[in-house]
Amino acid sequence: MDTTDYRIVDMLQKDGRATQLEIARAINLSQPATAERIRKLESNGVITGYTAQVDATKLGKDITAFIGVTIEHPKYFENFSKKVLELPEILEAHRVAGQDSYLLKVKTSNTKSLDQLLVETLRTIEGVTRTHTTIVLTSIKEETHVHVSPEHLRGD
Amino acid sequence: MDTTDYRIVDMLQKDGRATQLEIARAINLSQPATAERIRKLESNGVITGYTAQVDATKLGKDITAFIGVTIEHPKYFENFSKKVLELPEILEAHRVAGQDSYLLKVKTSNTKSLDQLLVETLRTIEGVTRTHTTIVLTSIKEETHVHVSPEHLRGD
DNA sequence: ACTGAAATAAAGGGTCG
DNA sequence: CGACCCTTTATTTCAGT
Repeated sequence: MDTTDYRIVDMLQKDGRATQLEIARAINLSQPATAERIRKLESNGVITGYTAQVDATKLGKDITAFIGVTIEHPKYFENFSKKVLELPEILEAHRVAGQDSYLLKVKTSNTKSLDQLLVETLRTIEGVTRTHTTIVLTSIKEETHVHVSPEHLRGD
Repeated sequence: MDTTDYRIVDMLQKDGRATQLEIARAINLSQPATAERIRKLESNGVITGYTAQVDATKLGKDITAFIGVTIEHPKYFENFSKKVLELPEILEAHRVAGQDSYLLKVKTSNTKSLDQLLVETLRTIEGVTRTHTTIVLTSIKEETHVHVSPEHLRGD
């Protein structure tokens, strides 16, 4: 991971379909050298994949919410994780420090489907004693672009 | 937005670098017809961009945290939004219903840089009276793939 | 559906620690 | 010797008629 690698990662986060030639020109390298670096970043697990960003509301997902989940005992954690991985409406699930055991980020079609997720699914998972839901009113910013520090981009 | 469009969106979310030909074959369409549909999905704002997914820890971002921010009066909201957009460590910022005014998702290099963001930056923004930080211990799941309902994928 | 242009992948060779 | 980069070429993919 040198400066050149950081610049490639930065560019590919901004445009996941940037061509090798475009990137090559920006970093003063040949196209094959660039292709080889991208290949290594992928196999090293620095770049884990590529995805299209979509407007969730245009796909009928009008509700975004964060759900804090309290689980009464750590012995239920593993089973909870397994269940959560199977639920496509749950985009993120984090084990957190503090009062709640888990914090989930979900996108659902409407308040009804959110309610169903809460009472018919989450609350029925073994060990779950409490859920605390925070509804998103508007999103100011919602990106995944991991910031690359300026010192990593300096020089060439 | 018909079934074919939903299938294209689904595929491009799974692989943002899928070629037009790959997609065309999967949905039984010609490559030019597929290209035209993708172009429309982009111009309609259904697909808003493409991005490489990266492993944040491999870029030196070891801390993920959620920060609830309380702002004493709505008149400070606009200025707060503006400031938040300028801070690259803040990946998400949502106006939420409930006790807090905003919920932020941040990724920082370490606890020190998180502390700096909290006390030197966020707490100094006009109107901010309280921040409540939840540190992520491990992430079970962290994706952006908006789920496309099975009824939208049915048929062909 | 076909074609020219563009992008990617592959092969061969050179330089520097 | 290994890591890195270069140019050239073959194949695949894309864009426009």
